[in-house]
Amino acid sequence: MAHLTNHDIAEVFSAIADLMEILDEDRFRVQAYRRASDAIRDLPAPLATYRARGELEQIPGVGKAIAEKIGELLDTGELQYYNRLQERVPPSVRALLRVPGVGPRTAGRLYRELGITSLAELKIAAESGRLATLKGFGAKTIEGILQGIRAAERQERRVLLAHALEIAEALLDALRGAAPALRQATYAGSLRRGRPTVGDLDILAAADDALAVVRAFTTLPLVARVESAGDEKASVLLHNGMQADLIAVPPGMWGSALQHFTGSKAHNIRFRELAQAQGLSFSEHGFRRADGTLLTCATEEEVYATVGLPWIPPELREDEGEFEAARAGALPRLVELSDIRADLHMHSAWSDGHADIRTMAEAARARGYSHIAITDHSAYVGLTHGLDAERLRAQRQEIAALNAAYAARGVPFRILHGVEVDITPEGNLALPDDVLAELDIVVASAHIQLRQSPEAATDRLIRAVRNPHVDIIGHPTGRMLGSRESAPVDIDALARAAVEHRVLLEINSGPHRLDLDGPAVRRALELGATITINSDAHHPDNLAWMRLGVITARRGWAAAAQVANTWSYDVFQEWLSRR
DNA sequence: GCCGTTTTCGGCCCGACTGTTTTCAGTCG
Repeated sequence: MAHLTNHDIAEVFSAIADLMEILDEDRFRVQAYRRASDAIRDLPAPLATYRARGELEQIPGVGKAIAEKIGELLDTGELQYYNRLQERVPPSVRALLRVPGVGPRTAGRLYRELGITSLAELKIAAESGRLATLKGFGAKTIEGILQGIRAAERQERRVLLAHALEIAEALLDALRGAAPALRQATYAGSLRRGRPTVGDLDILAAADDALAVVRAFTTLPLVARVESAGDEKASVLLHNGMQADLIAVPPGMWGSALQHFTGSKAHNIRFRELAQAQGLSFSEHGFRRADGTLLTCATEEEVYATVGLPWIPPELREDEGEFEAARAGALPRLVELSDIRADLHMHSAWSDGHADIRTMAEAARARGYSHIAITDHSAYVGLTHGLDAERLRAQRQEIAALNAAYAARGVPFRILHGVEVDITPEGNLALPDDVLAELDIVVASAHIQLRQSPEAATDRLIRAVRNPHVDIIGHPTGRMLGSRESAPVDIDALARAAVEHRVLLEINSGPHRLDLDGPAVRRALELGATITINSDAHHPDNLAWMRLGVITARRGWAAAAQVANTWSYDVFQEWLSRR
């Protein structure tokens, strides 16, 4: 029996929530399954590990009943409770929920009253007039459903964080140009929380005349279709296929609206419960007191202060311990892009990069860095232009000359000579130790045969950690967003080995990688590991990817001191020399 | 089904927008 991944198990609980909702079961039980599903999806380690340690019920949202169900799924690959639900509603009915405008009540009626179990059947029913026989289904509803089916069939894809940031910033620029009354505007939602992929864009605007901003938004040239528009909210489809939602509020409500619109849903529910405990009802408009009066907040700081908490950075707002930390005064001072002084993983034209070393170095200097490491690929199967011992020595001379020129001009900038050496499937390195010993810094990464068992994938990296010349493990899990799952690396074991051997774990900032991810970073830091955030740039422009890595580190609760490339050159040199 | 700075039982976030309605349910975020 193939073992179930966290993702598989999260899917089961998500399906249970959908089916229960279609069956009109208790909405709080539905919410409980949904919350557990989300929590499981974000875990840094396999559920089997949590169970082995007896820690399943410490996962927020997982209690006795769901812990037992996780155990059953891990042991048998099945869940009797889920099987029984499927006898009452075919799981394919869930597909109807993907149609915008069709929720659980509608899906349930479509199934019970017309026997519809798929998008194709729904389309036929809508076109044939059969849908119109249902009470409450007028012409507009049916047209909406037909449009919704087309949207669902366009297999809505999540967009990479980097791409979403670009689109959001373009949208904000356009809105600023079109709405002169606009006082303030920003993106919110999962984009502001820095999730690695983003489903839709949430835009918040402040203006005295909110309606004028809504009108300007819905008539932007970027907008292909208006889904809905009211006095203060609008939802549109952009020409590029992304959905964008706008909330426009008076400037005095900016804080509450931004908090509301940033989410996450779980964070907001928890926050509103805290407000309730103090007799306050919180919404995007502010705090409603028991006597009906409204307390508005122009800043998020005021929003959190009202319930006695410090401001919580958006990247932490997942209801995964941030409230407890905030109450205890234990929120970390998160690393910021301006803390970054170095980039320790990048390529030049010596291997597969697109620029020479000097160009990369000058681009790094322009970003204000004090040092970089040039880490071209080692020669290894499947990699073109990888460097062998001889070419590495030639490269060393070029770097020495560049450093000498900087020193002669009194420029406080250094280039470290490194390599990105391949880790073979067995955990050996693709260059001999005596060659690695000549380098200033060694990044070790796995590139091929990433589909291994959890034991093999973990052992492979730990063997590399134990090599005394290895300083950094590059993109540890090898994931490629949208195309390749993370290798099943045991983060705890890797982090413990990294701590013991004083090896840095990388957050690779490549838009498709963001590897390690936030939850893994958080776990590694808890175990005492130190990380490094690197661009893996192959072009000077790619150095800007650092921003994405910093966001990912923040999602992992990283403080600047825990990130080795925030250290000065001297401190880092000292660290290297003590290894 | 989960959970506890009032609770181990009795709660569980909140409001805008839409369509088809004469007063509101469903959906969405």
